[in-house]
Amino acid sequence: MDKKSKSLSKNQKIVLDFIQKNKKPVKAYSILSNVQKKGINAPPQVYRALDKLIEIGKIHRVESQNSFVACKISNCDTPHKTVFSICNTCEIVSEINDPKLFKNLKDFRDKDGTVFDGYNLEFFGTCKSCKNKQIENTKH
Amino acid sequence: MDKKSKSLSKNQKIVLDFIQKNKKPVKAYSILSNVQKKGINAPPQVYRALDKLIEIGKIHRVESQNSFVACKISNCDTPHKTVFSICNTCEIVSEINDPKLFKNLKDFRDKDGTVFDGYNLEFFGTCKSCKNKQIENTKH
DNA sequence: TTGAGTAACGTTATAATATAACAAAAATTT
DNA sequence: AAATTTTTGTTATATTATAACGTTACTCAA
Repeated sequence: MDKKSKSLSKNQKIVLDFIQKNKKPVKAYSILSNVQKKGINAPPQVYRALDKLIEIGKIHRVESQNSFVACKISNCDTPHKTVFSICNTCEIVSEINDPKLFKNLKDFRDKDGTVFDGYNLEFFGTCKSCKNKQIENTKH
Repeated sequence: MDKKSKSLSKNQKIVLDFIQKNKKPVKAYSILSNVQKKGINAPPQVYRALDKLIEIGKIHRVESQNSFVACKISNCDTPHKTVFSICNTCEIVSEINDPKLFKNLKDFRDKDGTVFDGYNLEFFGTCKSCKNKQIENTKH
């Protein structure tokens, strides 16, 4: 039985469930305040669950936001290999699933020939929806 | 006169100088305690200088470490377009300067065709030196 | 099926990272 | 030299994350 199919613990389920319900990434203390009614009382309980969920690839950490988002790539068994696009305006985060880019990243070697176990790539820009709003505003 | 050639303020110089002296990335509060003798007393003074130095591309933020490192790429005028390799063992960070990879990242469009202003890419692995030490240890 | 080992839990306290808000001084622009 | 912008200094506080401890629950091999 591998890590993926091992069932989650109570707190892990509660935390994952809350993260999956949200379209946007959520912050640790926002998770905490939203799951207190389920019996999670203190930060370490949240952070432990987050660590585990990251380890097994169910969620990812958005480094530039200190936030956490559910993995959108089905059958994700590759934690620590993540690509996101992040809107500078609304802060919405999308997980990018681009085989060509993945290949480039997987095959990358540094000058020493070092092979890397993982990577995190975050693209920053303005999402389509925010760009359209900006254009609306210039009209008036 | 563009941003780059504009001269730095007193606190900005002090902070940049300290960061440049260090091979490894440094943390904000480590900067603070090391520059207190130069008259910088409180966190906001450090964080303001950091913000400015990042804005003009003199330093970069290593997101996964909450740390700051001097830009190693000469004539860097592209803040927010960064690629690092990070050793999981010794935490040393190297800025990667790989034209082919830069081109891939610069040319990347998402499904919407959105163009990105910037990116941050962090590769994780074991650096040559740490790998050698591990091999040493297996021998005994 | 039991007991040794591991993983998860709950709790308190505290560490580490970062910003808000305000007034004053310095530099820059017009 | 007045107006504007940038930088400074300061206090307080917000936000993010972990240490440390004892307890409970699960797992799996003897």
